[in-house]
Amino acid sequence: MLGTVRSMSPRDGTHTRTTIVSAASSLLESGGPDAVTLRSVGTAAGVSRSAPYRHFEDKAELLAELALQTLIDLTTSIRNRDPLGPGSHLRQGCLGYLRYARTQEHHYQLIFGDRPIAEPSAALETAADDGIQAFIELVEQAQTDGELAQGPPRELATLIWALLHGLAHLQITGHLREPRTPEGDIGVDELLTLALDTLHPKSPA
Amino acid sequence: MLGTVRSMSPRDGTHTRTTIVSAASSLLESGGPDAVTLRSVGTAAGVSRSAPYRHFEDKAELLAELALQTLIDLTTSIRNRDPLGPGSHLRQGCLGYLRYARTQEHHYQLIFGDRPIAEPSAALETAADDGIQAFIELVEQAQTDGELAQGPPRELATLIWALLHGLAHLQITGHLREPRTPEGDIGVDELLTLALDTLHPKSPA
DNA sequence: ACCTGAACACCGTTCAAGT
DNA sequence: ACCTGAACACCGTTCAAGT
Repeated sequence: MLGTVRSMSPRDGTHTRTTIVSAASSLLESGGPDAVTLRSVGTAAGVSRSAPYRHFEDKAELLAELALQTLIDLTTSIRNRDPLGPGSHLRQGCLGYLRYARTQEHHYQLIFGDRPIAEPSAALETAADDGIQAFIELVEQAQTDGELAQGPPRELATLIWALLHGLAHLQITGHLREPRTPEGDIGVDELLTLALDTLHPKSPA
Repeated sequence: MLGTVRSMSPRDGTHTRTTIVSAASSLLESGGPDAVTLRSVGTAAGVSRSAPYRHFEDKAELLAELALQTLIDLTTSIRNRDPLGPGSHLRQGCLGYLRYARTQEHHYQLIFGDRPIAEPSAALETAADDGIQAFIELVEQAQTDGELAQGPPRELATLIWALLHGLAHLQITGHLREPRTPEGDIGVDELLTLALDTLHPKSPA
């Protein structure tokens, strides 16, 4: 994610910080959460193991910054739909979300994992609000197109978010092994199709 | 959860094991995952800190047993509906699930948390199958009663499970703070109501 | 068979000391 | 200002030794 940076000028204060976050990001996705220790991050960033403390209060703050970037990327994956691609905007946005969670599962788990992410900073809340906003836009568009029943857009967006999160998270944590689908990847997308069909006003049952 | 056991006869081999799991359970819900160390579990169970290794391969196996019990309790909370209570069986089952997750959030997180639960033992898979079975029963009943559209029961049950898990998990991880509902507890139940109304064949919109 | 206490490797974090 | 290396407290795990 981080381009090679050659200038190591002493005045470049933010450079080391960026390098540390980038190193943590690489370690997280390649080796899982256990691989992200401050020692390994320091080594991967080319500094000592206590150098991160010059840039972050503690490990939680480093992870919070990584979570913030992840949340922004995740929101982008909702909006990045192919205008010529198959399916409605709603469907494309949902598939983008599911694909991101599936592809960057350790990053996804960082946002929604075991323990709440550090202090909910203002930046993190803003990013979360933008994420729900992306879903609201999908809902309003779908309602305009007659693809979704009427109802309060914010609450419907939250429901769709919850459904997608549930599907993605159950898959990541290995609770969705259906006996009939050996490849676990396809099952979730098919379940989404079923959900959207069921939600369709003129139910095709 | 564990009744007071007085007999400490040397031949009672399973007693110490039960005591250890019970101690871990208490520590988990009262102090969160960080409070569950083998040292604290040993102390709370009245044995040394390495005694747990006489009964479990490692910490993961201990937690797997705790997760198994939790999964069984969670499934019971789906089926334990008040026959005279308000709302349909489907609604009551869903509310029971959400309430369990809200009440025993650290146990709930143990099942669905960061890292997959140890090796998926046969007992754990059986318990998971029974959980999805409880949802299937709710779906089939709801379809019989005309409360839910027709469709493959197993897949619809999985969708409902995913929706409930998404709601419960977003709430537990603090991602569901809606500005309009100061008390976070009510919001999720209201979202469920909206979801069930939207899924209703004769949509009351 | 079951338990104990010391020991080992590892981690997050702190701090006096360097440039 | 930024970094370093040693140190501290803690954890999971192992093991020789006890009963």
